[in-house]
Amino acid sequence: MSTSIDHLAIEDWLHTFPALANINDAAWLSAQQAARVYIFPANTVVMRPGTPSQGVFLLAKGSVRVFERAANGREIVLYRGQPGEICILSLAKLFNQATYSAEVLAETEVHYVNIPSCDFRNAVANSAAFREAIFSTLTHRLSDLMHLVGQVTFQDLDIRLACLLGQLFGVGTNRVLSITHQELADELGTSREVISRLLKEFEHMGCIRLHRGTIEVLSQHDLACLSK
Amino acid sequence: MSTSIDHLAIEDWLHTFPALANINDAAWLSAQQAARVYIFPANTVVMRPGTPSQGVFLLAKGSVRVFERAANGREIVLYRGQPGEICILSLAKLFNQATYSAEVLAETEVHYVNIPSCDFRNAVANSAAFREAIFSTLTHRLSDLMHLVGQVTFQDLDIRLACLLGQLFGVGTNRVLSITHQELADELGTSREVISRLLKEFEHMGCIRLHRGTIEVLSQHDLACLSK
DNA sequence: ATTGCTCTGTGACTTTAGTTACTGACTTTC
DNA sequence: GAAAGTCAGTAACTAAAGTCACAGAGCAAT
Repeated sequence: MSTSIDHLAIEDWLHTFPALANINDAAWLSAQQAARVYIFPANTVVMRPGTPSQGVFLLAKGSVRVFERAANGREIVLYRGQPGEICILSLAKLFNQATYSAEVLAETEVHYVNIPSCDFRNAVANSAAFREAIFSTLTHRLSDLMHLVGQVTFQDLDIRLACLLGQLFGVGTNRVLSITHQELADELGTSREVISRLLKEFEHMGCIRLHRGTIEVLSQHDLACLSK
Repeated sequence: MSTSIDHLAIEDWLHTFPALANINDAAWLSAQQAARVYIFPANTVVMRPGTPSQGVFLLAKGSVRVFERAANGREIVLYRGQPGEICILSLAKLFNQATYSAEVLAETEVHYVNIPSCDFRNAVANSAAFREAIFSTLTHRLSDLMHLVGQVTFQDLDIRLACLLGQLFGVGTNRVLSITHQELADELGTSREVISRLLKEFEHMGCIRLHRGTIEVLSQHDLACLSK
């Protein structure tokens, strides 16, 4: 397990968690002492069903991908964790002996702050802002997941792919997206060949142009139409 | 909307929520005054994406089915709400303006206790037990949903159906299950014909025997083998 | 330039699931 | 007991997705 631990750095991770910065009670300050920053290099497994861990993890830096993996190696992304969020899987572990089945992978270098369970409980009890933040993340994930179930069950792959491309092009306002077909497949829970086929169709329709390792939008508009 | 409101009855709904019974602060007692019990007859819609509602709903009695519905009418069950649980959709509404896409249907007559938002926040702040209960429900739903995404994406329908039957037979130790093919289809997000076909296969294999409106297990064991 | 690796393209085929279009059996209601 | 409604069975077909088995293109290192 490639988990490098940084004993010193309590550094400035508080910045990412505005809710925590304002708490002044003694318990929370001592929690800061107890907190440790764990650093994971890009592309390492942060957590998987068997991982023994205590406490709650706060994501201070980087981005993680949370996904389900099938026996045959296929994957589907459940959601992505962003800086300032708690790891809801560590919460699940804390509040019920829940055996989740997902894996967490660091997509970039990732800094996780680990708060011991008791200190976490204390913070939740004493900081309204912290509580709100936690509930907000939890409920957000919840509605996202419910929606995802609907999509996976009822929506054809071409539509789901078009939506995904729409999103990906949306964020950066880039015209060129750096991603492989395999990565798209792992996002949607299908296989590379299927994605290649669908992308080819989109290319023939004039929405995109395919290159090695990248996809170029030609008609943002046509892609959006597809998504419906 | 068939929502009958019961103004009087604060009755004994507290029984279902042990966490709440022990709170003695004034704010919570006044919340009890503010709380109202809503009664929904069996088979009525409790909540759907557009439903305007405030506060948090606690399920005191009965059982609800939460599901996604596709444009063509097909449905898939996300989870079932049981007495003693909060409605996580009302939480989602409270903590982010989240636009969930699920519907909630009363499967039996249902008693919902509505707690105004501020009183709910107060209870979460002041009762550790209540907090634990809420987090437990939330995280439980979360890991269930993650698992569901995996199942829907990667597991063939025959396996999913066998699992479902296994569960349903498991609960009551009944040898006979009272359910229609359509209901099974709505549970798994597929169509009636497909379920009929698969059940027929199971029957030929000697696992079950089919009757009108019921299914009888012949070999619990064979069914379990299928599930793997 | 040769070798090897990663990524994409594609045809052919299989499997799974969804749809259509009925039939008939069983129930409930009048 | 006739009519209407619900539930199940089933064949034939379509469509969507997954799998297999390659070929070849682009890129990087030696």
